[in-house]
Amino acid sequence: MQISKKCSVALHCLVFIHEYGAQQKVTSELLSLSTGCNPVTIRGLMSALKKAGLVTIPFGTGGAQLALPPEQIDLYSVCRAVEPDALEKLMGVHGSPSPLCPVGRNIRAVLERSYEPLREDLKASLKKIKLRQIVDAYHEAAQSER
Amino acid sequence: MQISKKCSVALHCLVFIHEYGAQQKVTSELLSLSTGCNPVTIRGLMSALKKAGLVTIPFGTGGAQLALPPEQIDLYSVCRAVEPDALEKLMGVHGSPSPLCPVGRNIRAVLERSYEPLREDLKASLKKIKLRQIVDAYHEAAQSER
DNA sequence: GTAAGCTGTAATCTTAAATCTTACAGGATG
DNA sequence: CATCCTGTAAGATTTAAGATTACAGCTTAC
Repeated sequence: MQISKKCSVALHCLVFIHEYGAQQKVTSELLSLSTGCNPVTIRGLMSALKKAGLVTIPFGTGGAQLALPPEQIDLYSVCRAVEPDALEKLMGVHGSPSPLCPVGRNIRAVLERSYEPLREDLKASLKKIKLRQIVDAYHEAAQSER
Repeated sequence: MQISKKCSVALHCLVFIHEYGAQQKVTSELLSLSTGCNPVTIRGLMSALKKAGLVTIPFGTGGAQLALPPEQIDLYSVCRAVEPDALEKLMGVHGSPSPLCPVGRNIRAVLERSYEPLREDLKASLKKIKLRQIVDAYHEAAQSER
């Protein structure tokens, strides 16, 4: 379980782009060096963010930019972009309960229904957190580094 | 990503115990048949629930019972019992960002801090859901089965 | 008092999921 | 037209989760 590291890597990339996108061409190669992930993995993530309208990436020439100001990018958009079914998979349900048992026959539907509020609440929590806050927290951390 | 299936299997067991615990001796063997999981896996889960004070299991003789009424058992207790660090792992952070990059050096701490509200919110959501509701939902589902 | 039926737990094997790697087609730029 | 990108697919690799096997310890029934 876990909303995978993809989301964290994507945020890393977005912060990086916010910080350096104006000064230099941010390529998948560069992001791979900063994140420690494979360039192909990065390209996959960035491609997803592009499709979701969060970044712009000129095809052919490269160099990613934020498509929206950081106060308009929230964690929910990022998660959904890079991992569309993260919320659905939040609480896993075991796959092979016995159809011979009354509990086994019904447990899946019962649990799915019971978990629904969790998904809704988490979705709301994710929407509340903006890239702005993360960038600000980064500035603070980078500041106190000296 | 994902709060694992353990939690779902544990809930399955708790519902089963609630329904049948009074009538028959609920053993790991029986629960394994209903859930489709291995008896050893079940014993591990039940042992964790026992340590958390959610069920009682006479050692030697067997036969699990709920230690609390279903309105006093919430999802948070169950999750924490069977998977103590589920909340910590909710949002994974990538492990090897470059220490040579300012973003890479700070991203871990920044993200951990930014994710904190998510964990708190989810914890609150989990606490709101009681075994009572799940048992009720089960009764409803089992009813309409006929 | 001993045989049968449980639990608790460790060690190993298996299986499934995530990630990396390699490879290549296609657009843009100088 | 050579170079530097992105976008994807296919296969290999790594890692985490579960299953399996095995066995010691407690309890009750006979």
